[in-house]
Amino acid sequence: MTETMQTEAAPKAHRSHNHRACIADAMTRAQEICAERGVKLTPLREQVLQIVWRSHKPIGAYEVLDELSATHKSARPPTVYRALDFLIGEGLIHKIESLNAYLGCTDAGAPHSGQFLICRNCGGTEEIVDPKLERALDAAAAHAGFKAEHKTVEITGLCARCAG
Amino acid sequence: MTETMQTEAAPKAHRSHNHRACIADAMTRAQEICAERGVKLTPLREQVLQIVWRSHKPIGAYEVLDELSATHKSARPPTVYRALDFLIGEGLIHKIESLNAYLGCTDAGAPHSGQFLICRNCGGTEEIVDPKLERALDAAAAHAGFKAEHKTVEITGLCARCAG
DNA sequence: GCGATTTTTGTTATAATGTTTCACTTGGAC
DNA sequence: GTCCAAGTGAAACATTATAACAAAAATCGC
Repeated sequence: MTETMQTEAAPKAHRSHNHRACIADAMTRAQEICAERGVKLTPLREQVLQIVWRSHKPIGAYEVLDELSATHKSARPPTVYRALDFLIGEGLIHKIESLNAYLGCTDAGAPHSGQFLICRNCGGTEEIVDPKLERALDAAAAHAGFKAEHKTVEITGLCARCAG
Repeated sequence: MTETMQTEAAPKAHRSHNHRACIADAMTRAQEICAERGVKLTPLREQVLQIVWRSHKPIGAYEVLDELSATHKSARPPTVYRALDFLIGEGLIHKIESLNAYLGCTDAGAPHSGQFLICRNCGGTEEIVDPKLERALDAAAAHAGFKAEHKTVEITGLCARCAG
């Protein structure tokens, strides 16, 4: 087989890409980042990261657990949450707060709060990096004398494909 | 008594205000809005709205339930969630996604997605209205051909009081 | 008023998401 | 080797949210 099937609707692929290569790149990048930082991307954490990336759209912790259980009988909720927490801490995945779900970070390495466009129809979620938006967020916080630490930006609606 | 005590840390009161008057205003405003729209702010919904406002910081659904139960023996989770859903639908409260909690809307009447500054130390949460930020959000979505319907903006960090 | 209809609320049960706690293992630092 | 810290195993539990159906109450056409 040349390409695994998606369990649900096909990924959005705004910029069409090879899904498998996309995952492989993310995994390699994650290994590099962790090596540089001297933190351990253990087999368990790596497997969780891969499950998140395979989904290619926000995936719930218990869904991760289901997949992990297939090869890892001892997996329990804390197993998954610990791995997710580690990956979030290293900026390798993001939590989508409005979905209680997790998504591979497309810009790992530079720690940042992500900005997301979430399609309510197909579930496709795109991480965007918009410096103007970033500045507007910082300015808004600064204006209130607020010291920003984490910025949650999640725009829900219809993606170009689903709206068109 | 002239002023009820807070159960936890005192509210932030960036712009110091009379807490009681603040609630009363919100309640009156809510009644006006619902009357104009021909929707029913039933006693139950009104009581839930008041509980949310009394908290004056994001309050969880089950905390609302606890307070509601004091005067409303038959209250159950669905009782609270239905009322919260109604209030959100009418733009009278917001859900803070990153806290799974609810907060009275300071700009009720004009349906909008709120923007929030959430202090991780005192829990105080301020709703801000920043047109420049709003425009940046719209522009970011438009740039991706995305039809935005709801925008979640939650900035976590330290408020001026707690940082200073 | 009166019956039909819709909306709201009551009630029970359950699903989905996330945490606490303690024990065990493993891999280096010394 | 021993100690220590980080990681994982395992059981129980806490929190947040929804489903499904019944009863009551408000609304509407007449």
